[in-house]
Amino acid sequence: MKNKQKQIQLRDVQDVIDIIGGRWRGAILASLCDKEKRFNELKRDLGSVTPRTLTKELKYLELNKLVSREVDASSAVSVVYSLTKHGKSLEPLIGQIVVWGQKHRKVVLG
Amino acid sequence: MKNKQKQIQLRDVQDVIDIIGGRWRGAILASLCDKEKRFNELKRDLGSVTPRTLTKELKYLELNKLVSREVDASSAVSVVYSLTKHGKSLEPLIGQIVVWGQKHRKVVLG
DNA sequence: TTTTGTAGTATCCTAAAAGATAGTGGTATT
DNA sequence: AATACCACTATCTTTTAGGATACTACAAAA
Repeated sequence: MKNKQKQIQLRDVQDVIDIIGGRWRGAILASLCDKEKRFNELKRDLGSVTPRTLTKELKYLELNKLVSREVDASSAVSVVYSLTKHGKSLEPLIGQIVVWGQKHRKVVLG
Repeated sequence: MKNKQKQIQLRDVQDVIDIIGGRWRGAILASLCDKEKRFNELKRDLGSVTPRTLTKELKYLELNKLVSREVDASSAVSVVYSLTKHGKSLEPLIGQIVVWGQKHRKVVLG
């Protein structure tokens, strides 16, 4: 049965990469590791992301319970995004990604 | 300067996800963590990948020095793919991805 | 009261990723 | 000699991600 076990692991890898993969999701999560942020704050952090994409990605991450969206009704139109407990469980993984990335630079295609 | 440091980290995350991201690259690397494999062996491992895609992804990983391709000229048309030293440095990261993936299942969209 | 900021939507469009399918040139098997 | 396996390549098509741009509704600041 250890061959079956391997198949399961491959699916795990694919699933996780589905979640944190894509142009922005990893960076969004990494940015929120730092602290909770508001929509435009994230937007500035990420640099070139469009609002359309950011909205979409945040919704995806919300759906996957990695990010929570809270409206602060008290004082203004203010929305705060933060990592859920589930999202925070990704922190060490993202930390390791950063460490690896700092050691091994990407090769760009000619 | 710690804000600049944050930007760099975000770029690292994006770069690493570029490398291991995509539908197949993570799984290919995970499969090769196990042991070196041949083309069709990988193909069977990954299940539904097409040869066109597998070829492309392997070439990308080769270009990034994560995977090496060796032709065994001695006995037959036999090609062996394996992790380079650089590729092996990803093993702990992939291991952590597997662990996280086994704990936290992906939510699929309706 | 005009301007600025916040938190998005809506529409359109393009480029890249990847599936489907067929074919190729060699080797090994029976 | 025929069949099957290996390691691909070629072509076509679909799907998806994500950029560009413009717009909205609301609130606070100047």
